[in-house]
Amino acid sequence: MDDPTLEDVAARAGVSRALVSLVMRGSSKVGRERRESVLEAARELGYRPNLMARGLAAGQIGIVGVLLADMHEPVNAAIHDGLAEEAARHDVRLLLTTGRGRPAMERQAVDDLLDLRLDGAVLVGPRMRASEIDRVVHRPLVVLGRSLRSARIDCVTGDDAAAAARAVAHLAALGHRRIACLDLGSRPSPLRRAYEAAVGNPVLTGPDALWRAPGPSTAVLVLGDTTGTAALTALLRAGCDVPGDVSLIVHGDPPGAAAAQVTTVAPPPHELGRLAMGTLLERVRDRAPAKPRRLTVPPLLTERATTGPVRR
Amino acid sequence: MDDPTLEDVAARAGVSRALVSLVMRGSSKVGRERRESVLEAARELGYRPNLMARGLAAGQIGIVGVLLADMHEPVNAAIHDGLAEEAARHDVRLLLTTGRGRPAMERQAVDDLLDLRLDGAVLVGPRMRASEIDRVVHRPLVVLGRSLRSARIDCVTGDDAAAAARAVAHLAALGHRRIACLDLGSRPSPLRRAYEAAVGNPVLTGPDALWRAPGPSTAVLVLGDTTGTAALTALLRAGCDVPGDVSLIVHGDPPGAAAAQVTTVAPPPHELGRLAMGTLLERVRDRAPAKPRRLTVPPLLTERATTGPVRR
DNA sequence: TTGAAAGCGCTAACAT
DNA sequence: ATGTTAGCGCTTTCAA
Repeated sequence: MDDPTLEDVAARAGVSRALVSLVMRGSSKVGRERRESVLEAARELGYRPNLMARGLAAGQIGIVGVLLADMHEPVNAAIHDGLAEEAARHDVRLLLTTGRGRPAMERQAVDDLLDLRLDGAVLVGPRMRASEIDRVVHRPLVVLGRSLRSARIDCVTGDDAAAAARAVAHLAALGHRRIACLDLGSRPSPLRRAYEAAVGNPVLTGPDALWRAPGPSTAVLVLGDTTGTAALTALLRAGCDVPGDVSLIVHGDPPGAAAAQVTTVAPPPHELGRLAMGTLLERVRDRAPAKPRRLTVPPLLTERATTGPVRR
Repeated sequence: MDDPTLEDVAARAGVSRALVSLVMRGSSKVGRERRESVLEAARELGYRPNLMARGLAAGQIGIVGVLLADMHEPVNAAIHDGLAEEAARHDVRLLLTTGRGRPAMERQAVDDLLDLRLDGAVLVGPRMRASEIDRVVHRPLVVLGRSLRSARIDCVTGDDAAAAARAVAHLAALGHRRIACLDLGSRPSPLRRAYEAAVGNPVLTGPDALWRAPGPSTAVLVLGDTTGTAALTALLRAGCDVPGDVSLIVHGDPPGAAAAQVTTVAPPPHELGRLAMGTLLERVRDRAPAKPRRLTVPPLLTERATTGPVRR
């Protein structure tokens, strides 16, 4: 409310406001002695610069926004780590909003980021309509986890086809020929189509998909972070020996997967984040409106305890 | 960069800046006709209000900050839902930062929130030193998930003792007398102490704690969201019948728990969030510096498929 | 090196 | 009901 201002600091240190401004931003053209006394005064008053005022005056604020479409998706935490790490390397701060899984709120959240006039934004897994994303013209924007055909927005995604191929190849190398693929998610997705193509037969869906797998299957591929490891629990409960009777690979890499020793395949989320933020910050610095990039990150297969050779 | 400003809209609509300002904030004292033409002009130009400028001029911005100590903690997503829901009811927006589990980054993140001069902030599970939190004087602040002895900061927490008692009572009612309690987390915590008191013997810790449980135990209590359901997997793998041989209750309620049908006990995170945001917004509105509140939310036991009567 | 002055885009009395 | 006038706290020329 009545926080001390630059002017208060200037008064206390007996200098002009401009000088204090220079000191606060670490300028090198201020005498050592004066600098000390300004910093001293600032500390005594508990002064903290007002970022709204600074941003308004300077036109840049050193903060980029991140929209997380859904915080419940565990992979987003790992993606955020990548984003944050790269941002920190460039001394840029992050501010997040979320769409809570609903396109309407998401739109709202993106508007907030834009209205704040942050330096740019990364949209992580946006579900809103492509045309609404494209409407953002004035600020640098990168979309992560979804491939947009846009004239000016960069996209960073995992490589679904490569992931599916990698998983199938891994199982094939272990001797598996009959592979069932399950999607516990609700709607068709590019990912589902990629797996469908790699496996060669239709993906099974719905809550009981696990039990509808054709009898002779010796391996199961499950799509979907959140419920992926639950498939292991279900198999074990049913008395299956994993990987003796059946091998299991989950697409996606939830935190629980490591603890439960589930073999997974997924784009490394940390890398996705770093790449997206790197791209964004490049755009923020040299604001040349180069042609949009479509970057792709190769999948990573983490072999743990749910895959093994097919039983003869 | 060169987004249209209030002035551009005013020029295009042929009115004064003040009138446009009124219209943008939905004032009722503008003629129907003029309002229409202003909105029309704004739409044509793609005008969006600059929140920095608005906040600077108005002294309030309609946004509160949320610090999430660690986004990887799945419960935080649920807490955030509660926060967001209550904020939406009051037409207030949320902006998040995270500490990524490190006190130093956390401190930084809180400073960012403060420097932005948001209307207030909720700290979710902060790990930073109490004295550093207490240093925040000028803005309304609520701490969630940690109990602070502060002269002016509100705290909202779950009731650890009640949760432990509830879990033990539930098992006792099923006939369990020998109950082992495991904490897969690294450090002692108030929660661990609460369970220790309720169970009556020391909590077992470390990665292999599960196998060090005294032989005659018929029930296991596991503390810790992330690894809680992994305990079920481990038991099943070892050939245990759950709940036939041993019953399991996890403290905390990760997303996977429902899918894996694990019985859990925990403070309802959604409620924690709603309560914290409600308290904060009260402080923001009537800025009377009332004495700090210490609010507590009772635990919720969700009975699923891992608890059953003791085998005779 | 330091200071004075003019904004940044908006709100909030105040006048009309 | 509508326009005028000061700021909000800071950065940034431009002089000194």
